[in-house]
Amino acid sequence: MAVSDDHKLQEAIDTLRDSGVRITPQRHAVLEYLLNSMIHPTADDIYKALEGKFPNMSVATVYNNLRVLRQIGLVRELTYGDSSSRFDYKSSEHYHIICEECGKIVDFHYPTLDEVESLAEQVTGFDVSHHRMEIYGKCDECQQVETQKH
Amino acid sequence: MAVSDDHKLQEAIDTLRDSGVRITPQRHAVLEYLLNSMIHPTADDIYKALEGKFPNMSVATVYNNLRVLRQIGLVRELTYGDSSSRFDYKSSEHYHIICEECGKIVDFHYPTLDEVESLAEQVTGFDVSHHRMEIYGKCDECQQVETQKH
DNA sequence: CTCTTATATTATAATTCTTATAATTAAAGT
DNA sequence: ACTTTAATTATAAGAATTATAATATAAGAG
Repeated sequence: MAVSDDHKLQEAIDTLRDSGVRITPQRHAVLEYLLNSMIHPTADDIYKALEGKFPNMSVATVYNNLRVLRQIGLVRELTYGDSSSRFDYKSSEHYHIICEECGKIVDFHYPTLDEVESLAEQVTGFDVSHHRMEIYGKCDECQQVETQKH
Repeated sequence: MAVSDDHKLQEAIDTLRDSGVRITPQRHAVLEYLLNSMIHPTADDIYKALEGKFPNMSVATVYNNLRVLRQIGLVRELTYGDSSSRFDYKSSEHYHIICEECGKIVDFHYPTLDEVESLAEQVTGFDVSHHRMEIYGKCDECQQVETQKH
């Protein structure tokens, strides 16, 4: 693990401790996995990835911990129509672009759309907390596969 | 029903017919309900709303029809973490702002974020098809309830 | 270091949303 | 009115997530 990642993990653990949340080995592992994961895993992904290390861990534990991490603000939950939610460590603000063919999720850095939020506040009278935006399309690989077929 | 809504319904039915989709009473009712609904209903909302008119209708019929309407492009599916999907008749392009307290969804008109899409294409190499954006916050009513408590 | 207590985990069952299956019914063109 | 093909119904199955109750354990107090 890179030093910076190690530092991020320590930072996250401090955040947990400050919130009065206990640092259990399972919770630590879920957090660490999310931090190092580039694939925006589902709860089941995490469960499967950790079952070697924690053979007796329950799926409920994964869900419980993801809920705690989300409530603390360390983790973001991404939901889609068909399948299960995906979870994303909130390292820095970014948006996602998602391949409709293979489901791959790629980070896409773009300035935060603050203007949309403030306009929405004015027009609707809501007290805005945040927004989500996702872009959908076909990734490079899937485009090439498509081309080869013809 | 307003004349314009009636016209929209006729237009939608024509679209169905052109796609070779049969106009059954149940399908007609689901479509009409969505067109007149301002609440972005769930499949179950629609099922409950129509069970007076169609006592023998199956939930599967609602889901089947929603899928068909979505595939044709008449209806948009909105998914969230916890609960069930919501469905929205695609009358005109708009975004949604969602109350995190009571779940209310309000339409929010804003110019389409084409720029984000084209930049995403350049940066990621994706062939972009569309995007979604939602704004979250607390609606006016829920803010007032909050104020009264203190 | 040990004790205590509240919290977390486990195993399991229950729930909820959605889809699959097979038999029956009905839309729409001929 | 007939025929064909798609839609509906009733039911069951499936998958994702949450609830429950018993057990285990993190972390602070003494």
